[in-house]
Amino acid sequence: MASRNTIQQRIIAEQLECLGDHPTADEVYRAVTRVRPSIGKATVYRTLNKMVEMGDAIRVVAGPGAERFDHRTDPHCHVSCIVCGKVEDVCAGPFADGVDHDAAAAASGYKIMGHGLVFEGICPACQQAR
Amino acid sequence: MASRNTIQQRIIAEQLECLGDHPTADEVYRAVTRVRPSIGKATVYRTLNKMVEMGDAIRVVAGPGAERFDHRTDPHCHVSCIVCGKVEDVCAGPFADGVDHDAAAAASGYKIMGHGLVFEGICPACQQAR
DNA sequence: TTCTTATTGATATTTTTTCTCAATAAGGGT
DNA sequence: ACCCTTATTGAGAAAAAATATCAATAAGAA
Repeated sequence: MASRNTIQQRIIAEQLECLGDHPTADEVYRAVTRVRPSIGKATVYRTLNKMVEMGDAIRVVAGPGAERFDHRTDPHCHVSCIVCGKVEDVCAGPFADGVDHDAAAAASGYKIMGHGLVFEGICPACQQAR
Repeated sequence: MASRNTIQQRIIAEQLECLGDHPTADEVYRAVTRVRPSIGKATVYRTLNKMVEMGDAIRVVAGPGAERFDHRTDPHCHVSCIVCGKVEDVCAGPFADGVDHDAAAAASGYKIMGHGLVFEGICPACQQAR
């Protein structure tokens, strides 16, 4: 019996997906709590980590602060606002070109499994607030 | 009197540079402590953050765990070992091509100031350990 | 249904980072 | 060289983020 399907895991996956933006574990926890208040914080952290391990979610390392999670697992990159901290998707496109795993492997000796590309900038809303 | 040159700041900058690999704030703190034990942890965190703000260091967001700092401020990218967590430089090269700030700006509406590119993989040492 | 054990929830604990505030000292003015 | 102002520091408290512990629960095979 390798793993079990639990309601908790389903709710956490659902909330991660329907939050859509790139929530922190705590934000997922609060959303999950509204659906089923009995779910504990540890379960949320555990489940999110397991999802990343299983390839059902990715960890978005973008900007300082708490870690973020993304239900989208297809290759795409992110923009992070250096003012308000918001993280958004940038539709995969011309950005992915030139990111050459083979070249990186040759240069580093690493076995390259993937990469993360995060643009940093100022979001439209924060540009206005100037 | 906008800012002051203090011995603490100099020692912290020196240690960040001579550690070379991409240390966490705590690793810098421990190195700094060996040079001058009286320096407090808060000073190290404060100074590292200020250095990033001033453009004298960058924050390397790579993999989970504590934040890392890099004394190199020229554009270059990183490889992070998903097994041991080590972070290394990858000499800038063919990787930076195709990372198109204008295209990202057009797609997102953000004013793009920079980007971070982190490869994830398994380092030579961890490959052997299999 | 029963049994095994993966998973959970509550809480404690660890880890990482920031905050507070009196004491110190950098550097400009005299 | 000596004040004076105030940026910066150090020590410890506190906040924030993530993980560990462990008895109780419940998935799913038998």
